[in-house]
Amino acid sequence: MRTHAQHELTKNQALVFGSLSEAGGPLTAYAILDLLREDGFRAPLQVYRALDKLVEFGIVHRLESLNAFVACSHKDCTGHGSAAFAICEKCGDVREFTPDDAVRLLKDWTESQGFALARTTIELRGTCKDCVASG
Amino acid sequence: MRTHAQHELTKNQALVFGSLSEAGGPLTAYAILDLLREDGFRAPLQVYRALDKLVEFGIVHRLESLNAFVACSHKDCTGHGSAAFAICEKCGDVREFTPDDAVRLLKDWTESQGFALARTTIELRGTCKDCVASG
DNA sequence: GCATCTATGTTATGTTGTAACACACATAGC
DNA sequence: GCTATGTGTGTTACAACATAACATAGATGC
Ligand SMILES: [Zn+2]
Ligand SMILES: [Zn+2]
Ligand SMILES: [Zn+2]
Ligand SMILES: [Zn+2]
Repeated sequence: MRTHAQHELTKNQALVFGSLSEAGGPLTAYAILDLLREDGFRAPLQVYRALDKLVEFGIVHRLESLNAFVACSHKDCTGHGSAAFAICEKCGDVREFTPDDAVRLLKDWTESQGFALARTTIELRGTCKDCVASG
Repeated sequence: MRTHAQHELTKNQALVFGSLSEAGGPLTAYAILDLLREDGFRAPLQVYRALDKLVEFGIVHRLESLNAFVACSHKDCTGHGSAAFAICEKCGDVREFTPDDAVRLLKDWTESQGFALARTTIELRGTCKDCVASG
């Protein structure tokens, strides 16, 4: 079974996390299900339940604007603060980064309003360097 | 027919925009459909096609993390730059704001990567002032 | 043993979003 | 007038995303 620095993953969690890690990019829950049919997966809930936990652990991120999931780009990630994603609309490439300064400003605004910030979704759409260059 | 400073809305667009404006908060496409059945709407596409245009005009925003849509909070909005949303998980209240400074920092990062930023999704989850106060 | 908690398996269903095709209407060019 | 073109609309069917409800299995603690 695949292990993790902070969390001992269950069998299904390890299979789902392995699929996402190997893919190296975002996958929908149903794409993961298809990849894992040979491992005995039969129903979407098997994927969603594992994803829920992996997202809770912080080692998988959900991309709201794609209805997809991606393994954290940090090696041996044990969970971290607010992440952001630059998503290329030409090639589908996704780059994760951690815009602490921008998040600080957003949090300043929420605090000025008495809003207790729990988590952020920051997804940037556009065209990546390679796709800009090629056309 | 409802008019708009920049766009003369079609009948369906006006009906959908009217529903969102009157609601004063986010609605899903199917919730809008139900509201407009008495006006003759029968199928989701009638809503989605109108929403596509309204979002394109910039007078309706899509909330990716809710799969919902909300009328721009600006009076007589004619479209504007990157918006952000603070979404209360207790009461569902949504507050729109325009975090130009944070967006500037995000854009700086994308430019440093050669990424051509087209648009942003910034959605903050947490608890609003009223809900914090009430427990 | 027994209660309890978590993980899992399975069926069915609910929710969100599109494809494909047809028709109505306006406008521009001939 | 009458075509061509573009856009808005109506309708059926379907695809894609996500969860409810119930059953089973294994581990832990008493
Ligand atoms: Zn990460
Ligand atoms: Zn690209
Ligand atoms: Zn707005
Ligand atoms: Zn609230």
